[in-house]
Amino acid sequence: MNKFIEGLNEAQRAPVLQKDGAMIVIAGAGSGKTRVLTFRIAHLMQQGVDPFNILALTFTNKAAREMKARIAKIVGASEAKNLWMGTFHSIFARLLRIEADKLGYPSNFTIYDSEDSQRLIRTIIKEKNLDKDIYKYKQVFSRISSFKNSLITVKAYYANPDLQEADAMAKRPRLGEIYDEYVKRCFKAGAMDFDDLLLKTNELLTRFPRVLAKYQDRFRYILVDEYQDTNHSQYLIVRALSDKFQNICVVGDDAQSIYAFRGANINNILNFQKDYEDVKTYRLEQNYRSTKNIVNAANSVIDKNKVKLEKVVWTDNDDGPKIQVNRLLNDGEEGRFVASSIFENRMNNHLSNGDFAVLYRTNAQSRAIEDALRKRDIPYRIYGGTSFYQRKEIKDVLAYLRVIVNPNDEEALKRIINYPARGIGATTLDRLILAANSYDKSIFQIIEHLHELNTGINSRTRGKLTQFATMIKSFQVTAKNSDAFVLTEMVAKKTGLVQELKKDGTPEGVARIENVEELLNGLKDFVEEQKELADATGNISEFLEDVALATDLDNATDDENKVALMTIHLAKGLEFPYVYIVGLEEDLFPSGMSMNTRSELEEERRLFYVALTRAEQKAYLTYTLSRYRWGKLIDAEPSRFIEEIDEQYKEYLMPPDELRGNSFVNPDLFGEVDKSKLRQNKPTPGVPPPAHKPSEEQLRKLRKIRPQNSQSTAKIDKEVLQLEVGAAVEHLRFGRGKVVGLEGVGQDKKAEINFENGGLKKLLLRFAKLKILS
DNA sequence: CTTGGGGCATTTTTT
DNA sequence: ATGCCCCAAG
Repeated sequence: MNKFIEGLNEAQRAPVLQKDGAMIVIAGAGSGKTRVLTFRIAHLMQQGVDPFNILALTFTNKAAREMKARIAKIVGASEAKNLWMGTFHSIFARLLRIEADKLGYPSNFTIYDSEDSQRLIRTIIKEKNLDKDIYKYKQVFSRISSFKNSLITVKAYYANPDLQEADAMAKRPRLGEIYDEYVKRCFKAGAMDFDDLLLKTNELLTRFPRVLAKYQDRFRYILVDEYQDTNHSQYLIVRALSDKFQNICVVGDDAQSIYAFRGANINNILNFQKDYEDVKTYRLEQNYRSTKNIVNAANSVIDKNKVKLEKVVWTDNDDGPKIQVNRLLNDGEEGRFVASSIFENRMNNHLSNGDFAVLYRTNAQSRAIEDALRKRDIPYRIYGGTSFYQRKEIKDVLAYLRVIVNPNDEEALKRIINYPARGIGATTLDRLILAANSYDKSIFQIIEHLHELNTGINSRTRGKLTQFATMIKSFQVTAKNSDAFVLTEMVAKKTGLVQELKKDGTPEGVARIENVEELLNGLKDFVEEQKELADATGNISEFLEDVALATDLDNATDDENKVALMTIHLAKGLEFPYVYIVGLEEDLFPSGMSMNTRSELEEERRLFYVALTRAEQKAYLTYTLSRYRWGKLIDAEPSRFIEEIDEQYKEYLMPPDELRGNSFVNPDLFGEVDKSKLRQNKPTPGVPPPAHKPSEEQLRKLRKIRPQNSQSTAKIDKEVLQLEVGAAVEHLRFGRGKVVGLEGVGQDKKAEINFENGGLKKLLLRFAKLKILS
């Protein structure tokens, strides 16, 4: 038997060794499901399964990347690179590009993000002269999105009186019309929204049996991670593709299903046994991640849910400290408490910033935490929120690129046609859209044929429009002849975009310019990376696709060693030694929007379960007495979830003495209530007294069970950055080579390397995974 | 056609 | 507190 398989426990080994058939792995939090997946794939390949025949669907691109890297270590990089592994969205975007023509789409179709979709819906509502207070574009969008996720096309919508009635009841009888127009406009623009990537895949597989057969044959072994968070559309794709060989392995944890709001259907996992013949069920119940206190506390909470699969998560790890509940005056104090606590823990326990995470229910909560950390000079990184690629200035640059790739992209065109201002105002745009609608052409096509059409646009403006089109066309020529970086640099200069930002002069304006520069840096990296790939073209549409489907998390570098701030949703799948869960207040967590039905509340509880189980060593919960929300200070009540933790696993802690009298602690606050809670919290017989600080021995043990991920690579990175001219190195793809030159500093440091068979290459050290030989 | 100011709604989570 | 939309003036 292979060495790597020996390292697995019995429960983990079984699904790795079962080669064929349908199986479900119900994997408790921290039970090593990623290992099972990676080893299963590696093992399949070692048994002679062609990587080409394996499809693995993960929840984030980052997870896919990491898994692929681990597989590469076992079976070799050249083999691993043929695996199809990624998120549903990115995998099927790739597949759709190949098959796009069958659906009448160009292969370079644009991917609309939610902002694009919402803007389009807004314009449609406006065009139809509907009351925007009744037809709220966000609500319309989410309704359309949920239709698509359930495979309800416009036709299906009109065939279903119930749906129409529901919309009529909501005073939106014309919703179907908006849906219809939205779909048509996307098609005309050569654009797919996020939901289309799944919906159109389904359409493709249903309408074209030969295409289905091709991919069924191709993907003989299918693995799906985080199966509990798949929606109906994803479910159908998986079913269709796996139907022929039925070699399907799904992994998930019903207790961690937290995406119902975007259409995830928990029944997919609950009913899996019924969907395939002879399904083997495996359970991973031993948790390797967290202390007993954390595992038990989480169990005691999730126990309150009715809908769940039978499963008992347990651990052999130490008890660890109890979960500490802290009450603060307001959100400002909460932030200061978290910052101080991190500071103390870091000092006392020899931890680094990267060992801490602060998790919250809503993105808006990050502000207070951020302020406090900044004041204490604690480095942090916020994940999610308005991510880099969603910033206005970035989206503007990207919009130019999108128009260059696909001039029919209506949303991108509207963004830039008059930015920077070039005398093409709202009136002109309205006329263009009107003409586009009546001639059934895209706006760009109208501009190209202005002189033949009657648009009512005066000749002066027509000239400006033609000038604009000429500029775009010249960029298209550049795009053909140069790489994405060169093109973007030219766009930034020639359009006057950068000048526009420079005019501004405010600190925000300066930051925007810096962001554009960062985008250019990113592009340079991208181009460099692409050059490493033999088959890649380094072209701009690949970059745009990456950008459209990348999440903030995907771009995170592991080695930056900062306190992580993120929503609990984003934290799924991650782990940290110390975790602070803040804002545990009724109406906030559980969210006021999710307390109407039992199932919504259960999802909130699962979310809390996910939050708790991120912690390896210690979890802190905080709540406040009042908090700023929508500009007003409002009273808050402690969350029910705090109470739901079994008493023996938590403590209501007074702030340590040395923190008393600090501005953030009002001693009066820790009065009667807390004492009474402390009384309730007497140690139960048989339960060891709480350890407030883990002993060195405990810490050592706890550290030992952590998967060693970032450490080794971080180390390599540092070594690589200290490369000197003349050093012998080895590259994954190019083989051995010698460093002949160096340039740049820090993150941008590059090495010129003469490879024995690859020739002379310039590589960004940060990206090129070099092994140093001498 | 552009700019600027005032009024108004807005906060749940995301590929 | 912030960001978006609309309207009026230049």
